[in-house]
Amino acid sequence: MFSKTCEYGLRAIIFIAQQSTKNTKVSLATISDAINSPQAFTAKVLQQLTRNNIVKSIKGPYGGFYINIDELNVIKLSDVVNILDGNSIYTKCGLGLIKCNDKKPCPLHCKFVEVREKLKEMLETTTLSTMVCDLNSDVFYLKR
Amino acid sequence: MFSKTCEYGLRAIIFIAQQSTKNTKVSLATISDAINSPQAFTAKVLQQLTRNNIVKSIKGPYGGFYINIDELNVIKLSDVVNILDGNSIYTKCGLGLIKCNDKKPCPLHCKFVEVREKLKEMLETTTLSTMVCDLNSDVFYLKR
DNA sequence: ATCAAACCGGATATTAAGATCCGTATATAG
DNA sequence: CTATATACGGATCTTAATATCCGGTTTGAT
Repeated sequence: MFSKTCEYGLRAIIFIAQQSTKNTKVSLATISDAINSPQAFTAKVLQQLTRNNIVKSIKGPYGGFYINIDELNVIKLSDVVNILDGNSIYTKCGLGLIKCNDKKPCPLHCKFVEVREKLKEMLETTTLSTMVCDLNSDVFYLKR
Repeated sequence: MFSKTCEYGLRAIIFIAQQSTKNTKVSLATISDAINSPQAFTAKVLQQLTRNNIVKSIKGPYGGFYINIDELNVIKLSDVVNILDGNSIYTKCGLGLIKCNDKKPCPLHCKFVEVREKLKEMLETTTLSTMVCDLNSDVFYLKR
């Protein structure tokens, strides 16, 4: 469904969001450990997210990644997915046709659009606040 | 969503199904032309589908691929997807966790399952007959 | 001022998906 | 019987995603 880049990105940002509610910055090492992802690769992903102002980063000792608390209920999962995987997941034809659309649909088009829309709606209505709330309940996991 | 292998496989099988309703066998060249896919690669995909008895093949001049008419409303898109992409699309965690499930869910689990299930249901309730019917209406396309 | 902890970014390596090549087997027409 | 049209299958090539490496930069503590 999502690329590895996007999976790591989502896990990372959810973890950072959670820690940010406790006013805690987290280092790359801490993140990749918490979400069980390759460190160097995760660094690349986080760089993309910082360049796009989803997360903030501070260099040097006691630095790390964080998200402004007041942005937690503004940032949606779709923002992250868009940055890391683009919008192809919402637009791509199920059968791989380049120009499949409502005017010139593939035979699967109608039904496939429903699934795409459901996915899109889910990502666009889920904010980091929601995710953090779930995570703090201790019934949810970010690794393994 | 699906691999290229699966996309080509679905397009191919829908085309073969349509032609089979006219009692026409189709050659590899005809198929890859009709669905706009790389010929050699499509051959590999079709081999997988013939080994799994989804399509029948006959070698030699006037040979080609076809599907028994009475199987058209038995074969579901999910059969093709399962053979070519496995079941990961129905089971894989949205955040890429290996052991995400109802007991140990990731924060996205509940919502993601809904999307997965919708996709699964669509594939399992769509038969080749349905696709052929659509295709013959001349409003649907299998290339570009 | 120095050192160490952290992020940054270019370069490279690895892997799997995607795609092609080519010889082989089979079957039909003439 | 021969030539041709077709599918089959092993081997190889290409490309993009995934992953790692390493030197550079920033910043805080002492």
